[in-house]
Amino acid sequence: MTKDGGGTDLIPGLDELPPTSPGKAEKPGKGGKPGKARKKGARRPAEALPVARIAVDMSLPHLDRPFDYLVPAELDAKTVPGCRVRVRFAGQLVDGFVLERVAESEHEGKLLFLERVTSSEAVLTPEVAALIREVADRYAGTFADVLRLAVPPRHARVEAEPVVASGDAGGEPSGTGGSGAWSDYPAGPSFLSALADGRAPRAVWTALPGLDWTAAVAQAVAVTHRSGRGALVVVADGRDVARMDTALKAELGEGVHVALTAELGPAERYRRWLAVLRGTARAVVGTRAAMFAPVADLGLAVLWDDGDDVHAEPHAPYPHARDVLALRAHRANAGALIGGFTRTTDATQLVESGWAHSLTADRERVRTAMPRVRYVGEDAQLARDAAARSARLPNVAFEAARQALGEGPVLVQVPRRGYVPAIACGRCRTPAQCAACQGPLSLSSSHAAPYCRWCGRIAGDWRCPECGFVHVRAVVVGAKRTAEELGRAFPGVPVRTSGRDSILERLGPERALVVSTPGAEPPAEGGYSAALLLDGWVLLGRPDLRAGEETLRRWMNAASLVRPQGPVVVAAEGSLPPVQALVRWDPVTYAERELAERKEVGFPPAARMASLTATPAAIRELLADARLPDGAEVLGPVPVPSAPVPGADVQEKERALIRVPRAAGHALARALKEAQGVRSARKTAETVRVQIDPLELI
DNA sequence: GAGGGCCAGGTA
DNA sequence: ACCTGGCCCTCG
Repeated sequence: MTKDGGGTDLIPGLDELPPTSPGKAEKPGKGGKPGKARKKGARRPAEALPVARIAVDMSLPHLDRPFDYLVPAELDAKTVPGCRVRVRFAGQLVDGFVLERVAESEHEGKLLFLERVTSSEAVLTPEVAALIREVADRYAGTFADVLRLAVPPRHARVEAEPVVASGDAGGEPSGTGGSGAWSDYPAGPSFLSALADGRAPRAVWTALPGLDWTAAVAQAVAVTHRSGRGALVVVADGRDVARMDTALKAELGEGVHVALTAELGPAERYRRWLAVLRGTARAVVGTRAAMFAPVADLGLAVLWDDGDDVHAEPHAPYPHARDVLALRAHRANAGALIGGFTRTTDATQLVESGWAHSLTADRERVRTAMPRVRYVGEDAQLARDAAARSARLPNVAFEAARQALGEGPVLVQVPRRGYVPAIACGRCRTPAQCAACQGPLSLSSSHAAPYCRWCGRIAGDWRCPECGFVHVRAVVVGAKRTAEELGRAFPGVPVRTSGRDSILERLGPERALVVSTPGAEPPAEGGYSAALLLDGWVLLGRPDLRAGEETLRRWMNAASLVRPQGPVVVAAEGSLPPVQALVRWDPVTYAERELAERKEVGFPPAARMASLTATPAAIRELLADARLPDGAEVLGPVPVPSAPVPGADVQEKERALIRVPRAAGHALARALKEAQGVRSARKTAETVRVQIDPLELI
């Protein structure tokens, strides 16, 4: 139902765009001004469809609409929809993309000829163009900004290469073709058969721990492929791409799919991207940027570990892969699979709204696959062993590791350091929150009273809601447990480390101690014999709305690498909901409760939020210009803890938050985009960074 | 963002 | 009569 009918509907919402200036007086195009004699002699337009609608590469909000140009007869054949062109715009040569060719323009004035066709490769497909427009609108951004994320820069030499018959003419797929990995989930087989029948099932999938999720995803892709449709898999990092790539090779054989990652370099990346565009590759696995890959006839979009913050694009307008893939699946009438070992509140929102089904295993099946989790509070007995004591290992953890080391590798997860300073109750470590808006409290100096990072309210009379204590403590991560410290506690055991800079890829089954920061855990052959999740309170104490679900996600991702029934020890208070969820291995109930709480206090994803970052004056101006939807609530602005950028302007920035009910999200984005347009039309206006549903609400 | 028109006010 | 700066609008 969402197939584009072509024609003028190509870009939905286009006609709804409001005039760019408030006091507009629609002046009909004047034929006056005798056009300067064109030096290019007598150019004449193409006979058929002489007008090209161009998406000009200009990211100014008030110019965010197509512009019509005449196609000169000599460029008629080269000017195909989706191709790159150069046009003269406001006197200068700029890049653009042909959205479509039409018979006549609605523009009253005179049209310029387009200057030249950069390449006839139709790199902007109608599906992706429509997706870009939708994403831009959703995030109060411009078509040009999203387009830059979606279409890679041209690499002329690669484009000219003869099309290789991709791959080695197909190694035989070794995949089973049965429901295999999906039979563990009651709804699994029907999900697969829906894909096989060419339908568009949408599921939020909580994967069983200890199993190979890549095999399951590959199977879903293979089934989709056999239904004659393409598939797109987005994962968090290059390691997951490599694993997924291997699994897809096993299911599909060679030459059916490609892997897209940033590390490939421009040439190879463009080569593979072209293979997708040209339909040589029917399936794609990649990191975030692959979410826009022009997969032909999309039948399935997959996002793995949707809670990982790398899925949020760091470039304007900051779209999130979950949103983009959901929009995309919806538009293309394709299936969607949002999976992970845990469950985000955002995915839960998709289930509760009825957009997706929940795809989980039965409790009995979960019990056989999950590890045995124990918790130790911070006041737990430290190990009697002196070395373990110096590493501040609780005795329970020390003993569990000592025993498990006899059977294989043991994983030790330690938090990364360098989190934003925040404060928590000095006794029970409950994060200190603002009484007015539930935002996180912070200290600007050691003497000042705590203030709210969201609404700026001074909390001079803070009192812990949990235990009544009146003193706060700084929650600073000093806990860099070094491998040496642990090495001393376990003499004779090889200690390996895996972290951001040096990630360990894989691990054999032999005994070893693996110290890893969250997200860098290497899978061990046959699974870890145990895992220790240290300093849980540091993760839980982060001044972040998502601290709970994020901590649970990191724990579960690590604990999933442990053999079934293997011991896991988590260093955190057992009364805390995320700890309970881990012990019971029930991320779904946790996420449902969390979402219910967010509804009560009006936070994402139950509400929509926008953040405005700029100087106080610019924020004030934007807010004055914006016609915010009913029910919009402005929090702040408050000073932003500025990361000092050397050489940059030292202008103090502030941030305001706007929250609206979910239903008003679109109206909010629109109002902000419009206000940005008003500002950008006035030259002097300093820019305001607008972010819809920012991940970080600190 | 760049270029241009328009107006006000100052300068020669 | 002419120049300058600020303001605002268009840009196909």
